[in-house]
Amino acid sequence: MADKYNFLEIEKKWQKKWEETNIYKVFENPDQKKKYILEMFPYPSGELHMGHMRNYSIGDVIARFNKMNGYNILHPIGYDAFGLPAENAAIKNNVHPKKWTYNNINNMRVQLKRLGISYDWDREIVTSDPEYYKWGQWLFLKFMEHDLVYRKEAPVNWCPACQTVLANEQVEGGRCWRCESVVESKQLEQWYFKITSYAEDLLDDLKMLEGWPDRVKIMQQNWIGKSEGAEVDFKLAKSKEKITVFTTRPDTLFGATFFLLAPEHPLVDELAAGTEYEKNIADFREKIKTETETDRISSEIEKNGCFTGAYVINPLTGDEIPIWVSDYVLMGYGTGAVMAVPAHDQRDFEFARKYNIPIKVVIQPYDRILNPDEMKEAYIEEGMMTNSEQFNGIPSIDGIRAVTKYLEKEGMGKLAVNYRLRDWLISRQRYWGNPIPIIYCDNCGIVSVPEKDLPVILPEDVVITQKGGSPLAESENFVNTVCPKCSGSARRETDTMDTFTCSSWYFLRYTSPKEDKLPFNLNAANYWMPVDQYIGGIEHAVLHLLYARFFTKVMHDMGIVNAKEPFSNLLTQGMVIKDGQKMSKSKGNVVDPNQIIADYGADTARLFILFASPPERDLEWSDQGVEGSFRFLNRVYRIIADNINNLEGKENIADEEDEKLRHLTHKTIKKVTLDIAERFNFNTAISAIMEFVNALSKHSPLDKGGHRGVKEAIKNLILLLAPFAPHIAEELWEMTGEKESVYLQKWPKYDEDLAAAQEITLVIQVNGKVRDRLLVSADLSKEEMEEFALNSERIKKLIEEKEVLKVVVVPGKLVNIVCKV
RNA sequence: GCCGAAGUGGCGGAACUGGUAUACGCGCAUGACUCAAAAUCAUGUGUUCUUAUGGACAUGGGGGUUCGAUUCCCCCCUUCGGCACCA
Repeated sequence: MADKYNFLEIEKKWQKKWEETNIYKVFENPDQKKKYILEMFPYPSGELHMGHMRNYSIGDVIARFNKMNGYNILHPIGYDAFGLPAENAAIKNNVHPKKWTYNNINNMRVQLKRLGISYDWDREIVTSDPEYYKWGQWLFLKFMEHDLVYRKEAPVNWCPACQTVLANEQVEGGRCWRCESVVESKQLEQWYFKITSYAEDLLDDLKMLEGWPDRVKIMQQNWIGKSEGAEVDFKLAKSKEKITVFTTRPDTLFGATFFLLAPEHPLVDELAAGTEYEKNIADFREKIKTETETDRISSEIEKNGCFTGAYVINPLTGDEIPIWVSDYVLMGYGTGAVMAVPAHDQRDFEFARKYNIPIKVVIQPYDRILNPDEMKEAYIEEGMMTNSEQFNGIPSIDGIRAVTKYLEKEGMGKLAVNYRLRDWLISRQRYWGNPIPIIYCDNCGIVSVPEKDLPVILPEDVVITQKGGSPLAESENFVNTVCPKCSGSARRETDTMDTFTCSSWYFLRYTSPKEDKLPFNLNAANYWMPVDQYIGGIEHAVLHLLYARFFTKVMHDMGIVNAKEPFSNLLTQGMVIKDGQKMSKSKGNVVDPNQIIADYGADTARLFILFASPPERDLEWSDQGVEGSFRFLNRVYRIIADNINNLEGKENIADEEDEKLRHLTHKTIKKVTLDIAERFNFNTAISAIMEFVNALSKHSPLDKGGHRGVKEAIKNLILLLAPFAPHIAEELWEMTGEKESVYLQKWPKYDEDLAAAQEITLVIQVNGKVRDRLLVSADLSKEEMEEFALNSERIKKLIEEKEVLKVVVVPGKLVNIVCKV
């Protein structure tokens, strides 16, 4: 026979067969229990990379395993097709973004099919198809009806390279998530989704997500950043107006010796007007405006400020305290105004020291006395309230509630909650995205595009340049329109939506991708949702995964989806690395999946990826490891091909050797089943199959023929291998005389009695150190085990001079003899 | 600074609720087959002492609990990830 199994021919043959027989096509079936297995869909960059391959290999094992276990499986694929790279490619290579994108999709589809993943290809979706993005626009309008969309002018994150604004989640450490340019601040009027209305739900429902890694939940929790405290009103000294602040420490209110406003705060100019500080303030604000986010971060330690000349009254002490403007107060959080308590807040402390503002201690620790003049840093711990009139002597932790209550009674404040989460800025000044369905009319103002006019088609006659501004604004045909209300001439919105809006509901579209009355068919969605297993990279912990949860909650409240959460279980796969580093073109350590598939076949590539490391961990690529996986598949092929005639044992021998074989078979089924189902430890599942194959080729009575357990061993070996290496499994299954696809078979059941070991290695320890091992029957009683241990020649010799204090017996495992030393 | 994850042979990694540390794979060594090579098969492979039998030491470091700790507790070190003036 040939040296190597013919993976090229086999994989082509089965991929063709799967396609012809539509084997992966799926329908809703209310009588069957379902599972929705989903991998994060790819951006069609044109080339499949190892991260994709790992993602889809993991998903396919889970999908196939569950299919064989009797579930109706939805396992779809599509493309997250809008996005900036298409425009960059357009500029660089002078191709239209649409052409570039769809070419890439065609390319990737071919590559994906070569992997042999069990996708229902009829459900493929492309987010840049009008049939899809129409419903994104529809959802935008529905969000608007539900008061979840608004337009406002505010300082926003601007990426100078991408020439567009970014949402907060899309800025990582002051840099653009996509191109890593330093993000600038700009004052612009933009569209927002009111994700903050859902802050509490998004936080609270994390509790429901038991199947999510804690890591991701904690990241989301931190991102939402809930803090509880109070809102306190401060009256201006010279007018009746008041400014409200948010604080988590109302117990320190008596210690507020100054007051701060964010530089962008609308009251700043007004307060300083006419005072000698007017010019200073104006200069200061101008300076801040030109500073980028990173400038502000880099000057982190040094806090700068400027006195406004105005005062507010501390509501509890009645003191007039000065209002300053400082760069460490953020307009976007709370009210943009802060009461400053230098004795008990480190930032306020530093600021007070720098500008010689009085420090007043109002919380004293229990073990020492603080003296404001000697303090080196703020005291932020708990303590006892002092200098606080009627609250003196109250522990600070109770003071929070007591002061808040008092403020409420006096009408000067109330309990309040604040979130770090900001509203989601969804406008993008880019071409290749979903047009925002809005029209501006001089008479009627902002007008929604009526539902019947959807979709607003993304025009193709647009020239992409790098000069900035929304490219759509250049298209006269697009921009000029008539107002749906008054029929007067009007202009279209020329910004497109953040592409993360497209990926926030695609999992719903898969449930009925051809639906044309609604974004998805409600029955289909309610049958399939939620996604039972979602698989993807950790990098989306607070991007996509937060947005998708938000969309699902909104749609739930709109009454079109039952699910409150989109993904019940989440598996975050690790990166594929080489030579200890992330694969990247610039480092030149990229391994091309296509090349691996061409050289060894998809089965080998998949097997290696799944075997080399558990899914959550990073995977170190190894060319030699791939060879090893290839060798293994060849061994399997050979061992089965060589024994194909011995499957039907005429003599049906049931001797001791046969018993051993059956034990091995059932033990392996058990191990593989549990490793896949309970732990996603595909690496150990595969190693169990390898051990099984090693044992088969070594000790088994395979080649003699006639044994009862041979057929059972071979058939089960193929079934166990099927989720990992489906092509070779199909081929071998057919070779054993089967007519029906291995994909449609039942996952093997194991017999507990057969899987249990008949014999065990009894470990004998003396004072916790292994001194002997005996092969004994597995069902020995504790007494018998102890007897065996004490009668071992070697043990006898070791303990003869010593006094035995105690004998510990662990049934089925070991005996530990404790001696006096 | 705060939060989180992880440190096991030459390498990727096993060890389920405390019970044989290093399964499986890679690499390496030796042998078989071969004119030779590749492929394949067999055997060995933590470190160290010892002729061998056997012993000692090993899961980042140091303590502790326990008959027994990679696993539980405390302290420290290193690496990686997230957040970073959020009042």
